[in-house]
Amino acid sequence: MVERNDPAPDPLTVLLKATADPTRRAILTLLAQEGPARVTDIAGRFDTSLNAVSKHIKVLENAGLVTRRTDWREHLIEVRLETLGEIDRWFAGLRSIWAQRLDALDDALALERDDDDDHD
Amino acid sequence: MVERNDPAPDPLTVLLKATADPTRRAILTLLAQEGPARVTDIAGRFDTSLNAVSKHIKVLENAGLVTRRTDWREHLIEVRLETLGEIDRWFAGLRSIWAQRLDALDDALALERDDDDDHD
DNA sequence: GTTTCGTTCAACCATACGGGTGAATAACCT
DNA sequence: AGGTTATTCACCCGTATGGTTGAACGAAAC
Repeated sequence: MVERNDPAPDPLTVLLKATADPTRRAILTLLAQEGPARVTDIAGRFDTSLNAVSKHIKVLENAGLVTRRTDWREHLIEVRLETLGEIDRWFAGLRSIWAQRLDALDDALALERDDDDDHD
Repeated sequence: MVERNDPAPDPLTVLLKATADPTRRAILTLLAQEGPARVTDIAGRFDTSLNAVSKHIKVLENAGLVTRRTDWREHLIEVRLETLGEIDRWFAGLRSIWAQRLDALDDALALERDDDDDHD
């Protein structure tokens, strides 16, 4: 009874995991530099097998970082950098939470200082 | 000939892998919200074991996302959001590469148009 | 001096991941 | 028809990862 029905990894995790691999990042860079390319052409630029690259591209596709335009057997892979915005947004949220806390701390300190000034 | 002498994982990969786990992101959020905390306190907020949280924190520490101030047995863990800037910078680089390519494309098209105008 | 506390270390387990090889698919080109 | 081309699919393999439990450490408190 394994009961692990977790086929719902949040998109942010999928995205970050996709970018966490050096080869995949290199693929993204290549696509950004040279525009849409076929799977085989991409694979030709790396020392890994075509098969491995195909799998990497599927991961990137699943994360929304690339799209595929299939002109029959030629699959044109295109980068979609907008997707990275999701990560940016998470960072921004985290930083805002952090800033809020610091502001609250500042307020608390200011209040203490006022108190001090008051009855000193 | 696997030639695996040294993993030498680049810092960006370490960083992205560290943020790619939901529990670790939750830990970062918690620290941003409530400030530095002890390992045990952090673990108390999750349904995983203290041990697992300890390991997560080590991963975050190794990535430079948190620092540890050990006051003997109490390890105060503090978030360091500046480290995320490294990821931001990689994104920016990628986007700039992308933009450059589009500019080059634009130029090429403009040149073609000029050519057309010229000898028409 | 024994207990308590906060944390890590050491095994161990199951699953995920990255990579490799070989077969399958499906249209185009002789 | 037979071969080439572009890509995925189906396995197999080694290692990494996240989790668990239990022991160890070392000072502080009793």
